[in-house]
Amino acid sequence: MTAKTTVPRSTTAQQPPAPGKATINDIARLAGVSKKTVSRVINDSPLVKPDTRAKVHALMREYGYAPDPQARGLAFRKSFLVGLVFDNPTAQYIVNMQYGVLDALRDTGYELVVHPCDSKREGYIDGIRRFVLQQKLHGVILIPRVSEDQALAEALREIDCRYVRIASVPFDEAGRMLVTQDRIAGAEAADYLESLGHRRIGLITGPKRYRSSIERGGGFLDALAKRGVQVPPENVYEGGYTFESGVAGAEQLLSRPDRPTAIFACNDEMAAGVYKAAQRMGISIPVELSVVGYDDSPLASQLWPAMTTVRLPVRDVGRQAASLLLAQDASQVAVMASVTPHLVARDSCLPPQAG
Amino acid sequence: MTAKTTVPRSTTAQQPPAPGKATINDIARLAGVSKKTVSRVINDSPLVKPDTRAKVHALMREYGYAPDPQARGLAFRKSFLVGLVFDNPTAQYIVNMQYGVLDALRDTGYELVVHPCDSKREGYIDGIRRFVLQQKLHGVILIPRVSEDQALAEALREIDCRYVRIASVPFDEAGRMLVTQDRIAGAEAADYLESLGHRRIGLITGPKRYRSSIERGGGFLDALAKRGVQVPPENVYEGGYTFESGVAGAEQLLSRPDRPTAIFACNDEMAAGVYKAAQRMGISIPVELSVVGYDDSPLASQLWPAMTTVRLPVRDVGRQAASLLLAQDASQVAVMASVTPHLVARDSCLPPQAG
DNA sequence: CTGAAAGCGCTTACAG
DNA sequence: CTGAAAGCGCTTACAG
Repeated sequence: MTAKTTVPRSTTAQQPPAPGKATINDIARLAGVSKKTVSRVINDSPLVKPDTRAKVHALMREYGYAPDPQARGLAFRKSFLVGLVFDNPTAQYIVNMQYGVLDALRDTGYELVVHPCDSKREGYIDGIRRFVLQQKLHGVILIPRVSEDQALAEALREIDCRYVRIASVPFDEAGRMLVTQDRIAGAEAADYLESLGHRRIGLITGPKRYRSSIERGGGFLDALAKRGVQVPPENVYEGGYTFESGVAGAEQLLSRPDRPTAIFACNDEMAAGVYKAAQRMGISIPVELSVVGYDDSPLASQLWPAMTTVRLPVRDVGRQAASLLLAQDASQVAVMASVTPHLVARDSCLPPQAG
Repeated sequence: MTAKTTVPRSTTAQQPPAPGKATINDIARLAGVSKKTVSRVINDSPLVKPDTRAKVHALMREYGYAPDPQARGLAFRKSFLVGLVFDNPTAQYIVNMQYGVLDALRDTGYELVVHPCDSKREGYIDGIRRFVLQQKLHGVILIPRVSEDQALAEALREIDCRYVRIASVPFDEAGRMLVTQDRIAGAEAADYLESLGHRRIGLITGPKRYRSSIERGGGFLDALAKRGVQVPPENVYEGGYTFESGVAGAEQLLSRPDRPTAIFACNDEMAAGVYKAAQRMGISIPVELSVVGYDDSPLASQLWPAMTTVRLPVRDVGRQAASLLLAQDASQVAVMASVTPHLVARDSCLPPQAG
């Protein structure tokens, strides 16, 4: 028996809704229209008289009303969640991608759900399918390497799930693809080293099963060939995109009598391995050896000398991918979206020493 | 007029539900029980006869039924989403944390929604409040530095939002806190360097507004003092947790005539800066200078020589934080959960040179 | 341009 | 231990 007055749960004398707690019914009642009309305003239907729309909008703002995504989702039979599916890229890549996607999702009512997976595991596609189906995802964004898996894309199409694939080759139709021009970037690295005067050049690629590796390395070799520089097979080492494989590759390339005066590693981790091997062998970077990496990871600028590398604006990529995904209902995209990475010249390259 | 037969939408002759498309009604009908009973099975109510439960479970498995989180959420007035709120830690930290949280969420029906924010921006708490309220989040996990903000925690309590704070000091009650013992780890670094024989020791801290910085640096200095080693103020440099501030700090510490024989930097980025400064100044690590970092970032093992650093098992932390969050309804946690980081000795420390 | 009815797939509150 | 009714906050399908 306290003095506290309790408000009856269901009263017909309508109270103003608590801030952030208003429902479509509150707004409808306050506006003197049906909830269907409010629904029309929410969904930007043209079938609303401007006056009515304005009044409803004002009320929505006043009460801080935002439609409940769960209720909306239930009625729409889809959620307002976008999934980010990735296998195992670098932390920096994942995080930048997330920031970019969130940039595009901000104030759209969509949220980002993260879903790492292991594409080497049997049945990983089933896991993704369950995730999509159960959460009734609006769509998913696929990052390399899962983006390169045609079976996964097919499975998603089968269950009618929107998706955008980020990959270095147009594996899919426009509107569902965001191409990163790794081949062009590889060529840029080649042009840079050749124009510095390097002729004996080494290449440390990633694993062949990564399309990015093929594009980066292939673009590099092709561009060199175009400039008349041949890279003999013994100057090409297939690494595993890991630091250790970079060390191993560099040790092999640099222990040959006619050792290269420049090395292009297809990611920064391996390039860092080149640094380590060079230091161990007493080979000075950049005087005796030029090094170019790929990714512009934080590492690149924190090594000494700061590393020349290739930068993909990952956050932009994420932003564009999310925009593509949200636009899929509205428009039939005709042109293939693409982003080209560029060389960031720092201190790890110099013309080769005379002699 | 094609030959294609269309199935009437609402037929009374019930069809078996498509895989992954069954609803509670399908399961109820097939089991010959009410949907309320199926609901009880879903929610592990004890008020179900074992036989009934078994039959329902069998059917759920057979049809790959999983309750719709949106419908459940709408009825429960809360979603099955957990938010991860962070300001600006390193990419590796964020990603490991996400992996850990997802480990704990796997097969629970909960999903992870990421929410970066800028704690320096006016009204950032409002943004988080809106996020929580609109998505009706099950709860949020707060990472340093947002986890250190009492106003944010208060705002969350006000709107009745579950949360777990990860921080280096018990800012909150048990069950809502996961303490990382940065102070103890700082002491471990001190003990290690002192036991190697170092007496002139430098310290590069993070910004004072980070509690982690205070704990790491404070723990380090206290432990040294306990062993009789005083660190004069001119051997302490306040950095900004950035590479550049590490370079600047090391340049200052190392240009003094009685320069330190060892430096502890409160994160790896700054420690990498120490490497760079040392190389520039021609001071050899570890022979002339020992370096200890903090974080065990990928960088640490990819520098040369490989860096001795302090490792917090971030993935475990994420896992534990998520478990705490999910357990908040069930149990009143009595003991404060905590995790202690440990020193990872590599190649960047040696006893000081004679003389 | 607007609205009343039914429904999305679950749960709560109540009754038995 | 089980179920029929009403409701969560939205939308679709239909009618006007």
